[in-house]
Amino acid sequence: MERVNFHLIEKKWQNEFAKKKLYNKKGKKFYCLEMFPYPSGKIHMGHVRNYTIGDVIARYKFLKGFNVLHPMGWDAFGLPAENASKLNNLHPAEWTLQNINTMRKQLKMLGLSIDWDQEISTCDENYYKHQQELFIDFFNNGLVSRKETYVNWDPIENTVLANEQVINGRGWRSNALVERKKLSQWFFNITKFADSLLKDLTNLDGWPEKVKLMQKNWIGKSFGCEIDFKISDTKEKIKIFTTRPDTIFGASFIALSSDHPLSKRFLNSKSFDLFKKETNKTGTTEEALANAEKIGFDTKLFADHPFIANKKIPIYFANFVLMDYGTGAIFGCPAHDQRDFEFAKKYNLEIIKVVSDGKENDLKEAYTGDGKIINSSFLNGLDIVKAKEKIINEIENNNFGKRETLYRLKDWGISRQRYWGCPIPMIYLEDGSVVPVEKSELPVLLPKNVDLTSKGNPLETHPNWKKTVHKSTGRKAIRETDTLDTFVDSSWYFLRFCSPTKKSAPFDNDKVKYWMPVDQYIGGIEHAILHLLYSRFFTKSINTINKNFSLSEPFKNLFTQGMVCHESYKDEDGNWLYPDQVEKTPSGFIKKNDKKKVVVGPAESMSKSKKNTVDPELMIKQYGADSVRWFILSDSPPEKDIQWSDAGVISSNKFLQKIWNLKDIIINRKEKKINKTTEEQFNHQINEVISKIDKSIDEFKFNVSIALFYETFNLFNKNINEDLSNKCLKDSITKIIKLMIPFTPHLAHECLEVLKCKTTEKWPVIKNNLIENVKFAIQINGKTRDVISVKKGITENEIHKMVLNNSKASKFIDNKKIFKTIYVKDKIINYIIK
RNA sequence: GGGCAAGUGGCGGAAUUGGUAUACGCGCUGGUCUUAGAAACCAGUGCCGCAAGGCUUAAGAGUUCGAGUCUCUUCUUGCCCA
Repeated sequence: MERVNFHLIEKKWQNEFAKKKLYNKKGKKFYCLEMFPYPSGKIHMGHVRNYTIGDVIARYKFLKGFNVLHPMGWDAFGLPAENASKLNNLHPAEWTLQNINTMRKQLKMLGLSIDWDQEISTCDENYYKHQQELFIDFFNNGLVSRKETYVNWDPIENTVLANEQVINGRGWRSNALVERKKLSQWFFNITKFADSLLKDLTNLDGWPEKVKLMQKNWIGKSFGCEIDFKISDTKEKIKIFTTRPDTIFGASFIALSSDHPLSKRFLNSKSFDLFKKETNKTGTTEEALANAEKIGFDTKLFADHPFIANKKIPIYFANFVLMDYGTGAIFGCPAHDQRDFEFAKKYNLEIIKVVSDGKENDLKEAYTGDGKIINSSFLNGLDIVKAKEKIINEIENNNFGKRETLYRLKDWGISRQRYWGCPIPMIYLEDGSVVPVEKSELPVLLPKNVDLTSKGNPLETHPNWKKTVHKSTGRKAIRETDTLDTFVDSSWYFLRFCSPTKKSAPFDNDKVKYWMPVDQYIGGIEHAILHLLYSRFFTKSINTINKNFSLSEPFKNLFTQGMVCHESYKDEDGNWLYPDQVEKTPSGFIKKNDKKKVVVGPAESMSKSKKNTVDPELMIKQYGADSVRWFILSDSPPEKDIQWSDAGVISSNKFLQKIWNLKDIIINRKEKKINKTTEEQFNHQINEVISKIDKSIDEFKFNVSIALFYETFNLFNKNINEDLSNKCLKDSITKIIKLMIPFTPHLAHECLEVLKCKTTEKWPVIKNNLIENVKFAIQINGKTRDVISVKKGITENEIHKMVLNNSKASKFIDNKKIFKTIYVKDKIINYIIK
């Protein structure tokens, strides 16, 4: 048998793929998009999985007659380029470009059906120019604001850190103690869309429930009300927010954020200063607040309870209240909130039960469950929902406060003190006003000569970049030196792909109208919240400011694939080892070079730090791209994690070789005399398997599709020496190999060429009305006793005769009485006997 | 602590959505070929049993003619939020 030269045919067909695109001018449009990669250096197995899944869908839809857009680009701005630049003395632009070139070459090696003419890169000025334009449009439409907020400040790096860059209170790189610092930052007003971002989730039928739920929780809509508490013996009021106004009769203290305006009164207090410093050490995540020891500062002030005459409750500052949630003030009801409970215990405050937990004894922890309201005057006896309604009405009638909806979602901070990002197109005039750069001046280009070795923001420290003039007035101005969060870059790239070379605007309205929304978006679950939420926000924002744009959601269908995992290996000294440094022996794993024992860890997501990675390019060189694609699709359902295994790729490679051989066996087969029934039966089986494969691709069950290909191969093997015509076998194998195009495009096209197939751009026709035999189960008392093959549509009577005459099941019936018969057409008959 | 998934052979996993449990692959065992190995091919492979047959989808209960699938309880694992 001739061995297939994978590399030869892959090269040959990749040249063809570059010429032929997936456009069917007459077909319905289908926009297939995978999340574009960050050009980190080389592709990894996660990319291979992501882009192979996308390629199967794109090719499948094309073969089914759709007009398919399948583009690729680069999420090319970001911090790693700056870090690499410091290490290698290579400009971020150059480093990025090199990586893009490497990764493009590697992606092409996979035989993806990408239209490379549509390629974009976010660090390209032709891309970020339009992003600056969008920013200015957003600014002019009130979607951008500038606010002072607390940020994680790294005093050594002189920069702001994202929450995930703070590890145990220290900077991830400098290891410096991170400080909370108030900075003026740019924000996208995503909270303006909080309600529509939440509401429209219900229309996203093509999204996984899991992702929708995560977004829903992230937006975190909650109902409640604001209540004014009068500071005793003054006319001042403290506005608090609560989601549990029903527990107001259990209020035993007021807690304020240390940033609350009332704190101004304590500016000269040393003890308050100490308290505030201590508070700043507590993180700002909800988790940190819940777990931190509750500390307070007693103001010695009291507030009047709005519903209990003469009741005065103490006012504290507390470390678990944040200024940027609600009003920065709460009332504490220790009996029914765990944080309040801990606080009350510590400072000996009253704990008044106002929701009955059905028990008499004192609370050991806060009771947050359901129950009837008690100890609450006119609310007594109501359940929580009714009590809320009643108390809010009462509060509004008395002008103590008002009904309020609150979101957990905060505005999106987009300022980064970084070089390698899109410059924010704003300038500061000498009179203190802040205005956008005029559109005719765009793009605001990043300077090429930049010193990345010094501390702080390179654009800030650049000798002259920030000095500019306001075009229309000629006044001196200073540029904004912050750049945009890279999540901005990826929030509209799917629109740019519709018209990637458009010069005059971010996108062509007509092209967007045609291609959008993305019909199938594919990517990792790690982007379930931020990237997808930001992209939805951009779409909604553009929708409100562009009259020619009418789209409320960008991604019609979303698929989130699982991770690629591998065992990890350590030598006896605890050093991580790459998989190719170890070998398997009957007695366990050993190190290749010194034969020493290796400790094997569980299969985990591939990561450079654990060295449990496998290089896709190496695998492609060793086994061919088709084998790698085949394996990564075969072993697990795409939405679940997959464990990479060398044995798996090897066996994929062997199977593809067998398909190659089978085609030759059929071509060279000596003609046999034909048995019509055998041939008909074979045709039915092939037709059935085609229909099953088609269905499994449609349902994203590629591992099932591949199992069906194996089954089909076994079917051919069994029938090759039967009385079938060569034409029948050849037609059948041609159909099956056509079905393989989405999975193994190189091999499939090569085989089809040898088979002289002229319709390689058409999916085989599935005949659904062929008469088929079905396997029919015969049960006695619910237990399957026999399975017989019968014609589809057989009647109960016919079955009954067959059972009594010649089925293995008949002896179980014997001469016992049949009480009842359950008959399900084409499936089962169940005899109930005694 | 709350929410959502999930638990099927030695392993990855199928199961037309309540109707043949263990498809398909890996691994393993035996055989053919080969000087030997590799490759290839053939046969076998959930458990007990010589067989007839019985048992089996984390554990237990329930609904049903019939449960991997539905309901409840318990246990375990994963993810998200805290």
